[in-house]
Amino acid sequence: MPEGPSILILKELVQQFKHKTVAEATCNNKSLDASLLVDKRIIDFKSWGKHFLICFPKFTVRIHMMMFGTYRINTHTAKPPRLGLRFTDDTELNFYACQLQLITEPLDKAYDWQADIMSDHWSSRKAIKKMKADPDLLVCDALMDQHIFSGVGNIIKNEALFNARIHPESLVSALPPKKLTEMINEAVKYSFQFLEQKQAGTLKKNWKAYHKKECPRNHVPIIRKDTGKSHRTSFYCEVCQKLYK
DNA sequence: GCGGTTGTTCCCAT
DNA sequence: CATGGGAACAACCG
Repeated sequence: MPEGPSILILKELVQQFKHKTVAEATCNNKSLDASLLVDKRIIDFKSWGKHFLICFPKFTVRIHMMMFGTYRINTHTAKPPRLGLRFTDDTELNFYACQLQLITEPLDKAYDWQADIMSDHWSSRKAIKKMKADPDLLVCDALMDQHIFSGVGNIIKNEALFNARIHPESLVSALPPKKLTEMINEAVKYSFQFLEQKQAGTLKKNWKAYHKKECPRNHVPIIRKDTGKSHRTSFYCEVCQKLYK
């Protein structure tokens, strides 16, 4: 479910609930007092990377799908939802296996919109500045850092590095400036391709490195390795992805 | 039944 | 105190 593009799809699908008033709200754990939402009107839906935001006049509900989060629109599953919303016109919106958080401060204070890779406010310059602050930073960790590349997940990381021909264990500080820019551009580009391919139902079939057996460029085996401080699996080609160190 | 996973946070040992 | 490992959580697939 997660990674930024999937959250944009969710945002699109729930537009029908914008401006609707919550008639009934339930939460199946203690993370949120659902009664706060009753009789409140949804004024907007926003997102920041993997965060999905339901905006009410005086507060925002943050939903993070983590690995396994799901949702149902105008239907529900047998299990009670983590967050269930029923509206005054009897439509419903349900979220499962997600993390909830109430945000009461202004959103502009809570979020750096320039860090959201799929936002109109995305700033490559700022990302470069953040990365250069750590001389030991590996590219695989940089791309997974939500403060730098909010919305990038393990799929986008691996596909972007493959497309940019950069080995995941390369040092950010060892990349020539042009190469660093290329990496960022590939991450942005693939994020939007991810969105289109997911909507078309062709996401998996277009993967070039992620969970692949061999490199589509030269047919040597794709390496699968636990990489970086983030210890997330990288899939890469040792032959065509250069190690900068 | 088990292992793996599009993610993150927290606890504890070092 | 910074770092890192492991656990915890959660759901589905093969």
